[in-house]
Amino acid sequence: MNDKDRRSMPLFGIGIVMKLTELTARQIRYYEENDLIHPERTKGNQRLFSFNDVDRLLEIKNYLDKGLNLAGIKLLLTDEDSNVEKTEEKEKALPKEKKSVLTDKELRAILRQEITEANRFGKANLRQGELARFFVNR
DNA sequence: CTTCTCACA
DNA sequence: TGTGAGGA
Repeated sequence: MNDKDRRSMPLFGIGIVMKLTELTARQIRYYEENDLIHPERTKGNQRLFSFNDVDRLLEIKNYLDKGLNLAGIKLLLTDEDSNVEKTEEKEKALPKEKKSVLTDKELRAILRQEITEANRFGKANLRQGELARFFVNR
């Protein structure tokens, strides 16, 4: 068994995750509803989170502090999932003319950069959902 | 006692 | 997001 398997192994209940992430059960469940995390379930329907899930929750909390809404965070976090490859393949399949100027991967990289920058000047410059809207309406 | 879903004076 | 109900 490798590290990758360990990180995705369902190990902790919501109680432990709450302490680890400093988030309320309500928030954690709400983020799951919005597909930002996908914890496994026990036979009794109890959530079981992996190290990856905890890491993601921590990232979500950071982005939230930086003024992003769930929609925006979802777009940024979509990376680590198997979506990148899909997007890149789809991008390659397109004829040059119809290719978007930037791939989703590149766009996300730019957004991260902007967020980091905005963070240096203070999140006041970043209004709620601004980045998400930019992303969606591109 | 903890977690789950659903709903909202 | 919080909170309470009602069940597991």
